[in-house]
Amino acid sequence: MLPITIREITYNSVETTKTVSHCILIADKGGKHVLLTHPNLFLYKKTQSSLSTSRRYASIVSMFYRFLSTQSKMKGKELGVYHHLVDNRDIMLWQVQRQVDRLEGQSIKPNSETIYEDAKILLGYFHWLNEQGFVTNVQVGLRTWRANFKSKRMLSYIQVKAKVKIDANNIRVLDKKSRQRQSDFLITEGEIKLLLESYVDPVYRCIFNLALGTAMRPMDLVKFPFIGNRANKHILSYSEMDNGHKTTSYTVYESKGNKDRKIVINMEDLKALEEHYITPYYGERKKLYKKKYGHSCPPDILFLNKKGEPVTEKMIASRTNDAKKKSMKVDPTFRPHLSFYQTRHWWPTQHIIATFGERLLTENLEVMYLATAQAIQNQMGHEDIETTYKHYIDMARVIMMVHRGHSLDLIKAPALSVGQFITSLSLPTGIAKPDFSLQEAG
DNA sequence: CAATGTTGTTTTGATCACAC
DNA sequence: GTGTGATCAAAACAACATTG
Repeated sequence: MLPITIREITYNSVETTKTVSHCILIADKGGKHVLLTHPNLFLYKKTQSSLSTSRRYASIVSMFYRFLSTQSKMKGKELGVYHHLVDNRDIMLWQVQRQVDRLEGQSIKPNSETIYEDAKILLGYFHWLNEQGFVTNVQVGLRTWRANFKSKRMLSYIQVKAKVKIDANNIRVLDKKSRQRQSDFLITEGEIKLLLESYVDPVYRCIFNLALGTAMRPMDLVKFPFIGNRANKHILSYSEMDNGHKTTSYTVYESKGNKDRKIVINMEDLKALEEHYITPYYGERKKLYKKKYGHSCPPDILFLNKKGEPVTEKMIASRTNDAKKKSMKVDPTFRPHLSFYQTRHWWPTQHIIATFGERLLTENLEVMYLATAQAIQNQMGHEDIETTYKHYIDMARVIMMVHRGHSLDLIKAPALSVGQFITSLSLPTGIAKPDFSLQEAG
């Protein structure tokens, strides 16, 4: 198979005279590096607004080109004409091939859904080529075609193609398995405590707490400053900005989809941040940063890891994954699907509980929606929150019922920081060790 | 016309090889 | 063992379209 590498590049576009960033594909042909012209043009034109998108599209086109290179019809053909020779059938074959590979590997992924989604993106590429006047044999009008992997005929076809022995699992079963997850219910206090204990580096513990308290996404958290600028000039370390107010506002810039929004932060959460991260670690880590990068750490970077490297989204995700595995070892009831992003459900749910208390169980949905939708929308940065909102209401109701005896604690929760809130509850399951407290962080 | 589904885009998460 | 970057996968989100 033809090796293709993906590179991210940043340069000044001649067309717009602006700086653009996107991915490009480079093939390795017998030691020579060959740029894939058409895919790269596509990536330049269509994916310069977000690197994440660029990475995703690049990896799909790359996968497809690698698949093509194994097909007999492309034998001896130049890379530059691949797009010209491809037709809809090749895209179908690619989808089938991925399914075959999956069976062969006895793997649960990629599932049919992903295969289908990826094929749609690929069609987007060919659609663009057609639009630009590059000749291809792909008719995008047929873009709703989807391999019916559940039909008997298709299934037996795929099973014959997968040469390795197949056990009783057919695709239908595999598909089901991949969707098997334990309930997506809100992370419990016990799970939070255990997870926080499992992080090796305390910086992640603090980021997690801040996430619970603010519903910020990882991409926003890593940009949280030591000293803010623009609308966030007032953000300083807690002791410098302590003015008796319970909350402060913070503007999140360039969040998902390049949107800004203004959120509320509880001062107690900032206090916890100072106590558990800034005072004990920040100074020392700043020095490491300076040593490493040759210049001092700018005030808009707050979160640094043990080595003085700025924390990124990826690091948060993989550290949390490690912490989760560790937690599952300690307590087998710790649910495997929990991830850092779960913190985002915490805020709206607690907000609803705090606002309505016992009334949650009697009041009708519309009334509650009107009363809290705006606040949740602002904090979470959603345009249309209705569907999600109902989910949160349900979640809040269940929690309310489970915690009936604790309803008073819950109602006074908004006055508490996340740390105080968690420690104020007695744990239903006894998951966490009783003497653990967030005050010990570090 | 609201509920539900589709499509396109943008994000987070998992895994694995590798360095220390 | 821990941490990391590269790569692949999945989920989330938003705008729009369809259905009942």
